[in-house]
Amino acid sequence: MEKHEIETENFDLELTLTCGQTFCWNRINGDLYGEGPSKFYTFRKGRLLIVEQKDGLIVAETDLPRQEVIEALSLHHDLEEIYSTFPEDEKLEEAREELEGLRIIQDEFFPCLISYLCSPQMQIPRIKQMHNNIAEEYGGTIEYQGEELVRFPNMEELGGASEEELRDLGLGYRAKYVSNTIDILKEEGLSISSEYLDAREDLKKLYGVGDKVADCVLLFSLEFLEAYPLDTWALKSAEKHYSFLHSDDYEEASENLREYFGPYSGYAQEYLFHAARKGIIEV
DNA sequence: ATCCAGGATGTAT
DNA sequence: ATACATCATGGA
Repeated sequence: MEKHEIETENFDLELTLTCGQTFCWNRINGDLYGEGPSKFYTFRKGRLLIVEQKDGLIVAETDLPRQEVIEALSLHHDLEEIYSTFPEDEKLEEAREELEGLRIIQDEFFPCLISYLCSPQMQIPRIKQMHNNIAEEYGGTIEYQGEELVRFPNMEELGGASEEELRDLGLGYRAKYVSNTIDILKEEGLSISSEYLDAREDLKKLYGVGDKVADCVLLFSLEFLEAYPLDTWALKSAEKHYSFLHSDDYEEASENLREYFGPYSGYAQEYLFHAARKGIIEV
Protein backbone atom coordinates (compact mmCIF):
# COMPACT_ATOMS: atom_id res chain seq x y z
CA MET A 1 0.00 0.00 0.00
CA GLU A 2 1.03 3.54 -0.64
CA LYS A 3 1.26 6.19 2.00
CA HIS A 4 -0.36 9.57 1.51
CA GLU A 5 0.21 12.53 3.75
CA ILE A 6 -2.37 15.26 3.53
CA GLU A 7 -2.18 18.51 5.43
CA THR A 8 -5.45 19.65 6.90
CA GLU A 9 -6.90 22.49 8.87
CA ASN A 10 -10.02 22.34 10.95
CA PHE A 11 -10.34 18.59 10.88
CA ASP A 12 -10.78 16.19 13.79
CA LEU A 13 -10.67 12.63 12.50
CA GLU A 14 -11.66 10.97 15.78
CA LEU A 15 -14.65 13.24 16.30
CA THR A 16 -15.75 13.00 12.69
CA LEU A 17 -15.75 9.22 12.58
CA THR A 18 -17.23 8.57 16.03
CA CYS A 19 -20.04 11.12 16.11
CA GLY A 20 -22.61 8.73 14.66
CA GLN A 21 -22.88 9.98 11.09
CA THR A 22 -21.03 7.04 9.56
CA PHE A 23 -21.27 3.31 10.09
CA CYS A 24 -18.77 2.48 7.39
CA TRP A 25 -15.60 3.06 9.40
CA ASN A 26 -14.02 0.95 12.14
CA ARG A 27 -11.33 1.60 14.67
CA ILE A 28 -8.24 -0.52 14.25
CA ASN A 29 -7.67 -2.48 17.41
CA GLY A 30 -10.73 -1.38 19.28
CA ASP A 31 -14.40 -0.46 19.34
CA LEU A 32 -15.32 2.51 17.16
CA TYR A 33 -17.22 4.17 20.01
CA GLY A 34 -14.88 2.92 22.71
CA GLU A 35 -11.25 3.12 23.66
CA GLY A 36 -8.37 2.45 21.36
CA PRO A 37 -5.85 4.11 19.10
CA SER A 38 -7.06 6.90 16.87
CA LYS A 39 -6.51 4.84 13.75
CA PHE A 40 -9.39 3.84 11.52
CA TYR A 41 -10.18 1.90 8.38
CA THR A 42 -12.86 1.46 5.79
CA PHE A 43 -13.12 -0.07 2.34
CA ARG A 44 -13.88 1.88 -0.81
CA LYS A 45 -14.20 0.31 -4.22
CA GLY A 46 -13.20 -2.91 -2.53
CA ARG A 47 -9.89 -1.45 -1.41
CA LEU A 48 -8.65 -0.95 2.10
CA LEU A 49 -8.17 2.58 3.37
CA ILE A 50 -6.40 3.16 6.67
CA VAL A 51 -6.23 6.62 8.16
CA GLU A 52 -4.75 8.23 11.21
CA GLN A 53 -4.21 11.81 12.25
CA LYS A 54 -0.96 13.30 13.49
CA ASP A 55 -1.80 16.83 14.48
CA GLY A 56 -2.64 18.68 11.29
CA LEU A 57 -1.49 15.81 9.15
CA ILE A 58 -3.67 13.01 7.82
CA VAL A 59 -1.68 9.89 7.07
CA ALA A 60 -3.41 7.38 4.84
CA GLU A 61 -2.32 3.92 3.78
CA THR A 62 -4.13 2.64 0.73
CA ASP A 63 -3.94 1.62 -2.88
CA LEU A 64 -6.62 4.16 -3.65
CA PRO A 65 -5.57 7.41 -5.31
CA ARG A 66 -4.95 10.37 -3.10
CA GLN A 67 -8.04 12.17 -4.37
CA GLU A 68 -10.23 9.32 -3.13
CA VAL A 69 -8.90 9.82 0.39
CA ILE A 70 -9.66 13.52 0.20
CA GLU A 71 -13.21 12.89 -0.98
CA ALA A 72 -13.86 10.14 1.57
CA LEU A 73 -13.09 12.49 4.44
CA SER A 74 -14.51 15.61 2.79
CA LEU A 75 -11.15 17.33 3.07
CA HIS A 76 -12.21 19.35 0.04
CA HIS A 77 -14.96 21.06 2.04
CA ASP A 78 -14.08 24.67 2.79
CA LEU A 79 -15.40 25.01 6.34
CA GLU A 80 -14.78 28.73 6.58
CA GLU A 81 -16.84 29.23 3.45
CA ILE A 82 -19.52 26.96 4.87
CA TYR A 83 -19.58 28.77 8.23
CA SER A 84 -19.82 32.11 6.48
CA THR A 85 -23.18 31.12 5.02
CA PHE A 86 -24.68 30.33 8.43
CA PRO A 87 -27.07 32.77 10.05
CA GLU A 88 -26.06 34.54 13.22
CA ASP A 89 -27.22 31.95 15.71
CA GLU A 90 -26.20 31.48 19.32
CA LYS A 91 -26.94 27.77 19.62
CA LEU A 92 -25.20 26.90 16.40
CA GLU A 93 -22.10 28.89 17.28
CA GLU A 94 -22.01 27.28 20.69
CA ALA A 95 -22.18 23.83 19.13
CA ARG A 96 -19.64 24.72 16.49
CA GLU A 97 -17.07 25.92 19.02
CA GLU A 98 -17.38 22.72 21.03
CA LEU A 99 -17.21 20.53 17.95
CA GLU A 100 -14.29 22.13 16.19
CA GLY A 101 -13.08 19.96 13.35
CA LEU A 102 -16.26 17.95 12.80
CA ARG A 103 -16.88 17.36 9.13
CA ILE A 104 -19.62 15.64 7.21
CA ILE A 105 -17.96 12.83 5.34
CA GLN A 106 -18.99 10.99 2.21
CA ASP A 107 -19.46 7.24 2.42
CA GLU A 108 -20.09 4.92 -0.48
CA PHE A 109 -23.73 4.81 -1.49
CA PHE A 110 -24.55 1.15 -0.91
CA PRO A 111 -23.13 0.61 2.59
CA CYS A 112 -24.44 4.01 3.64
CA LEU A 113 -27.92 3.20 2.36
CA ILE A 114 -28.00 -0.20 4.05
CA SER A 115 -26.91 1.13 7.42
CA TYR A 116 -29.57 3.85 7.39
CA LEU A 117 -32.17 1.29 6.33
CA CYS A 118 -31.25 -0.38 9.62
CA SER A 119 -31.54 2.83 11.61
CA PRO A 120 -35.30 3.21 12.38
CA GLN A 121 -36.10 2.88 16.09
CA MET A 122 -32.55 1.87 16.84
CA GLN A 123 -29.68 3.29 18.86
CA ILE A 124 -26.50 4.34 17.10
CA PRO A 125 -24.17 1.69 18.59
CA ARG A 126 -26.63 -1.01 17.58
CA ILE A 127 -26.84 0.27 14.02
CA LYS A 128 -23.09 -0.02 13.94
CA GLN A 129 -23.36 -3.54 15.33
CA MET A 130 -25.78 -4.55 12.57
CA HIS A 131 -23.52 -3.01 9.95
CA ASN A 132 -20.57 -5.04 11.22
CA ASN A 133 -22.66 -8.21 11.52
CA ILE A 134 -23.53 -7.88 7.84
CA ALA A 135 -19.90 -7.21 6.96
CA GLU A 136 -18.65 -10.23 8.85
CA GLU A 137 -21.27 -12.53 7.35
CA TYR A 138 -21.40 -11.40 3.73
CA GLY A 139 -18.31 -9.32 3.06
CA GLY A 140 -14.74 -10.38 3.41
CA THR A 141 -11.81 -9.89 5.68
CA ILE A 142 -8.26 -8.75 5.12
CA GLU A 143 -5.52 -9.36 7.58
CA TYR A 144 -3.59 -6.34 8.64
CA GLN A 145 -0.85 -6.60 11.24
CA GLY A 146 -2.46 -9.62 12.81
CA GLU A 147 -5.98 -8.18 12.89
CA GLU A 148 -8.92 -9.22 10.72
CA LEU A 149 -10.41 -6.16 9.05
CA VAL A 150 -13.99 -6.53 7.83
CA ARG A 151 -15.20 -5.35 4.45
CA PHE A 152 -18.87 -4.53 3.86
CA PRO A 153 -20.35 -6.56 0.99
CA ASN A 154 -21.38 -5.04 -2.31
CA MET A 155 -24.94 -5.32 -3.62
CA GLU A 156 -24.36 -8.58 -5.46
CA GLU A 157 -22.85 -10.22 -2.41
CA LEU A 158 -25.52 -9.04 -0.01
CA GLY A 159 -28.26 -9.76 -2.54
CA GLY A 160 -27.77 -13.44 -1.81
CA ALA A 161 -28.99 -12.99 1.73
CA SER A 162 -32.58 -13.91 2.53
CA GLU A 163 -34.80 -11.80 4.73
CA GLU A 164 -34.67 -14.54 7.32
CA GLU A 165 -30.88 -14.61 7.34
CA LEU A 166 -30.74 -10.84 7.73
CA ARG A 167 -33.19 -11.05 10.59
CA ASP A 168 -30.80 -13.43 12.31
CA LEU A 169 -28.13 -10.73 12.20
CA GLY A 170 -30.31 -8.66 14.51
CA LEU A 171 -31.98 -6.41 11.93
CA GLY A 172 -35.47 -7.21 13.20
CA TYR A 173 -38.26 -5.92 10.94
CA ARG A 174 -35.66 -3.87 9.03
CA ALA A 175 -34.50 -7.06 7.34
CA LYS A 176 -37.38 -6.63 4.91
CA TYR A 177 -36.26 -3.08 4.15
CA VAL A 178 -32.82 -4.33 3.17
CA SER A 179 -33.89 -7.33 1.15
CA ASN A 180 -36.74 -5.55 -0.66
CA THR A 181 -34.56 -2.54 -1.43
CA ILE A 182 -31.84 -4.72 -2.90
CA ASP A 183 -34.46 -6.43 -5.06
CA ILE A 184 -35.63 -3.05 -6.32
CA LEU A 185 -32.08 -1.91 -7.03
CA LYS A 186 -31.27 -5.10 -8.92
CA GLU A 187 -34.48 -5.16 -10.93
CA GLU A 188 -35.11 -1.50 -11.61
CA GLY A 189 -31.92 0.32 -10.71
CA LEU A 190 -32.19 3.85 -9.41
CA SER A 191 -31.44 7.18 -10.99
CA ILE A 192 -31.13 10.08 -8.62
CA SER A 193 -31.86 13.65 -9.63
CA SER A 194 -29.31 16.38 -9.08
CA GLU A 195 -32.09 18.52 -7.58
CA TYR A 196 -32.32 18.01 -3.83
CA LEU A 197 -36.09 17.69 -3.47
CA ASP A 198 -36.38 15.41 -6.49
CA ALA A 199 -33.44 13.33 -5.29
CA ARG A 200 -35.19 12.77 -1.98
CA GLU A 201 -38.30 11.53 -3.79
CA ASP A 202 -36.14 9.27 -5.96
CA LEU A 203 -34.62 7.63 -2.93
CA LYS A 204 -38.04 7.16 -1.33
CA LYS A 205 -38.92 4.73 -4.10
CA LEU A 206 -36.77 2.27 -2.20
CA TYR A 207 -38.58 0.16 0.37
CA GLY A 208 -37.87 1.35 3.89
CA VAL A 209 -36.64 4.76 2.80
CA GLY A 210 -38.73 7.62 4.14
CA ASP A 211 -37.93 11.31 4.44
CA LYS A 212 -35.40 10.95 7.23
CA VAL A 213 -33.42 8.03 5.86
CA ALA A 214 -33.42 9.65 2.43
CA ASP A 215 -32.00 12.84 3.91
CA CYS A 216 -29.25 10.89 5.69
CA VAL A 217 -28.18 9.13 2.52
CA LEU A 218 -28.30 12.38 0.57
CA LEU A 219 -26.18 14.14 3.17
CA PHE A 220 -23.72 11.45 4.19
CA SER A 221 -23.15 9.81 0.83
CA LEU A 222 -24.38 11.90 -2.06
CA GLU A 223 -23.08 15.23 -0.82
CA PHE A 224 -26.39 17.09 -0.78
CA LEU A 225 -25.18 19.40 1.95
CA GLU A 226 -28.53 21.19 2.14
CA ALA A 227 -30.24 18.05 3.46
CA TYR A 228 -31.37 18.41 7.09
CA PRO A 229 -32.25 14.96 8.47
CA LEU A 230 -35.03 15.30 11.02
CA ASP A 231 -34.52 12.53 13.52
CA THR A 232 -35.77 12.47 17.10
CA TRP A 233 -32.81 14.52 18.32
CA ALA A 234 -33.12 17.13 15.61
CA LEU A 235 -36.86 17.36 16.20
CA LYS A 236 -36.52 17.76 19.95
CA SER A 237 -33.81 20.33 19.45
CA ALA A 238 -35.81 22.24 16.85
CA GLU A 239 -38.90 22.16 19.05
CA LYS A 240 -36.99 23.62 21.99
CA HIS A 241 -34.63 26.10 20.40
CA TYR A 242 -36.25 26.85 17.05
CA SER A 243 -39.93 26.66 17.82
CA PHE A 244 -40.58 29.29 15.15
CA LEU A 245 -39.24 26.82 12.57
CA HIS A 246 -40.69 23.66 14.00
CA SER A 247 -43.61 21.74 12.56
CA ASP A 248 -45.00 18.26 12.99
CA ASP A 249 -44.99 18.00 9.23
CA TYR A 250 -41.59 16.77 8.06
CA GLU A 251 -41.50 18.66 4.81
CA GLU A 252 -42.66 21.89 6.41
CA ALA A 253 -40.09 21.73 9.22
CA SER A 254 -37.39 20.69 6.75
CA GLU A 255 -38.17 23.60 4.48
CA ASN A 256 -38.16 26.07 7.37
CA LEU A 257 -34.87 24.81 8.74
CA ARG A 258 -33.18 24.74 5.35
CA GLU A 259 -34.41 28.22 4.65
CA TYR A 260 -33.00 29.42 7.96
CA PHE A 261 -29.62 27.65 7.96
CA GLY A 262 -28.95 28.00 4.26
CA PRO A 263 -27.27 25.95 1.53
CA TYR A 264 -25.13 24.00 4.01
CA SER A 265 -27.96 23.18 6.38
CA GLY A 266 -26.68 19.64 6.71
CA TYR A 267 -23.58 20.93 8.45
CA ALA A 268 -25.72 22.93 10.84
CA GLN A 269 -27.83 19.86 11.52
CA GLU A 270 -24.77 17.76 12.29
CA TYR A 271 -23.39 20.25 14.79
CA LEU A 272 -26.74 20.69 16.48
CA PHE A 273 -27.50 16.98 16.44
CA HIS A 274 -24.21 16.05 18.00
CA ALA A 275 -24.30 18.92 20.49
CA ALA A 276 -27.73 17.77 21.61
CA ARG A 277 -26.61 14.18 21.95
CA LYS A 278 -23.52 15.11 23.91
CA GLY A 279 -25.45 17.48 26.14
CA ILE A 280 -23.55 20.53 24.92
CA ILE A 281 -26.89 22.13 24.32
CA GLU A 282 -29.91 20.99 26.25
CA VAL A 283 -32.75 19.15 24.63
C1' DA B 1 -42.15 -5.78 33.83
C1' DT B 2 -42.44 -1.56 30.90
C1' DC B 3 -40.37 1.71 28.01
C1' DC B 4 -37.69 3.34 24.30
C1' DA B 5 -34.27 3.76 20.43
C1' DG B 6 -31.03 8.58 14.02
C1' DG B 7 -38.80 5.87 11.52
C1' DA B 8 -41.37 3.65 7.81
C1' DT B 9 -45.29 1.30 6.16
C1' DG B 10 -50.14 -0.10 5.88
C1' DT B 11 -54.71 0.98 6.69
C1' DA B 12 -58.71 3.55 7.93
C1' DT B 13 -60.81 7.96 8.01
C1' DA C 1 -53.86 14.88 3.97
C1' DT C 2 -53.99 13.10 8.81
C1' DA C 3 -54.19 9.68 12.68
C1' DC C 4 -53.03 5.37 14.40
C1' DA C 5 -51.35 0.69 15.06
C1' DT C 6 -47.67 -2.20 13.88
C1' DC C 7 -43.20 -3.55 13.09
C1' DA C 8 -38.08 -6.83 16.16
C1' DT C 9 -34.66 -6.47 19.37
C1' DG C 10 -31.96 -5.55 23.42
C1' DG C 11 -30.69 -2.60 27.09
C1' DA C 12 -32.10 0.45 30.85
